[in-house]
Amino acid sequence: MAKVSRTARRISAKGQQRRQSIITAASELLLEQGFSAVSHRTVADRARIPLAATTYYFSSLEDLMGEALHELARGWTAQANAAVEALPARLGSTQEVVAAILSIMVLSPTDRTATDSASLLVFYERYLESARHPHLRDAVRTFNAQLDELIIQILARADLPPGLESARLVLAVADGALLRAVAEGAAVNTVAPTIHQLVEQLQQCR
Amino acid sequence: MAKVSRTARRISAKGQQRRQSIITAASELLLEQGFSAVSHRTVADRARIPLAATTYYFSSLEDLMGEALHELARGWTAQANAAVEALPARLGSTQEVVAAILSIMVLSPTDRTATDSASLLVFYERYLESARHPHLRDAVRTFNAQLDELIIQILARADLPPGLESARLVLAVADGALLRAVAEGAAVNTVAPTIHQLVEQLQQCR
DNA sequence: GCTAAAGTGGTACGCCCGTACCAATAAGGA
DNA sequence: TCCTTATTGGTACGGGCGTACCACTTTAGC
Repeated sequence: MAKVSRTARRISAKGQQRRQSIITAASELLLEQGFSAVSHRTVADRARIPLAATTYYFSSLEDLMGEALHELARGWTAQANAAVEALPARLGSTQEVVAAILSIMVLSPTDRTATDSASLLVFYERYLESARHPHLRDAVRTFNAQLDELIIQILARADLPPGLESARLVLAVADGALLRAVAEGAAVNTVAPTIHQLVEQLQQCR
Repeated sequence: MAKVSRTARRISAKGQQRRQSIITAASELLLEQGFSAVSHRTVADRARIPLAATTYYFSSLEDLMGEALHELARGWTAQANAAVEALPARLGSTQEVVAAILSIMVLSPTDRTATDSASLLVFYERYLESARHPHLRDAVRTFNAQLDELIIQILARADLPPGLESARLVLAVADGALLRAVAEGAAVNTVAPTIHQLVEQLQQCR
């Protein structure tokens, strides 16, 4: 029965801007170094603003973290959407399908190669944080739903059995394989055989 | 080039016992509340020993954490092995196969029902910690390898395509589906349909 | 019994944390 | 203009952390 308060304070345009700069700094930190690296102080330093500003614009660190995660998810969905749109209309070979699936899971965000390991970690750290902090669940749920949609599109272009069920199966395999790879210190592309195998199963039983 | 030191101090039987009690306390804490709950002080309190004992018997918290994780993994493998041995020699229905797979992934350790949510979280937190702290990788790698073996046995009893590749595929699906479930706050048994679907695929293409 | 080593337990240091507080300043509507 | 409200930024509090330190007691081999 938490007090809703939220004093409904109007914040000026400049205030909004500062607030946004805090969110941006937090989401960058989150992407680069994970959840544990996001504190009031680290965010303030990165955003070049005094410590107190981070408590002035956000009711708590959880609040800030939630905004940062939403920001990150927004960026990811945009990139994943773009990746799917850039795909050819027909995905012929199994390799193409596997590559398409991976292209929406592991994004190389305008960066150099192989930085994706850190962001993949955050990608999955998100799940655990969401499990322990329910206020983050919306961000995870909506993002995953969008991933489902994109995989449905990929399946359609590959002439594979459509439907949400299949998409969830594909996403589960990709998640499981990628997570195991990062956990065991294996290269990201070592997951290809596993996904390849699933896709072939789906093809054979068409 | 870390100094190996390890001063090779012989520790007495009673010392070993105390050391073990620390490991036990740490692994319990780990199982119940996750990695972040394991600190020198929380372990000391749980084990009913003074703080300094935790630094006397372990060179660092990482060291202690590694031992605790190994302990936990030992318990898990024992339970998983027992679960497979308790399985019927022939797994006829798809449901049986799905249940068998889940029985080795989500263990209800002599506890009441539905406590498994917390331990499932740790189960996957392990992957991320291993990714960020390489000294934990051995524990994860060997445990996963054993899981592969057990799944191979299950596949054999179900007359499904054998081999390490298939086992890895099954494990990936189970991991991905379970992780998504805990992240989205869904009940553990909501993963059954997804695994069911994969098993059916494997059956059809036999 | 003596002595070195192992073990014990209390305490302290320095760091980082979330958050609260507060005086000073800027902005904007009356 | 004034006065309210938003914003700013410096500081402080209380607490948890890993780890070091040290005086003390126990143990085991000679």
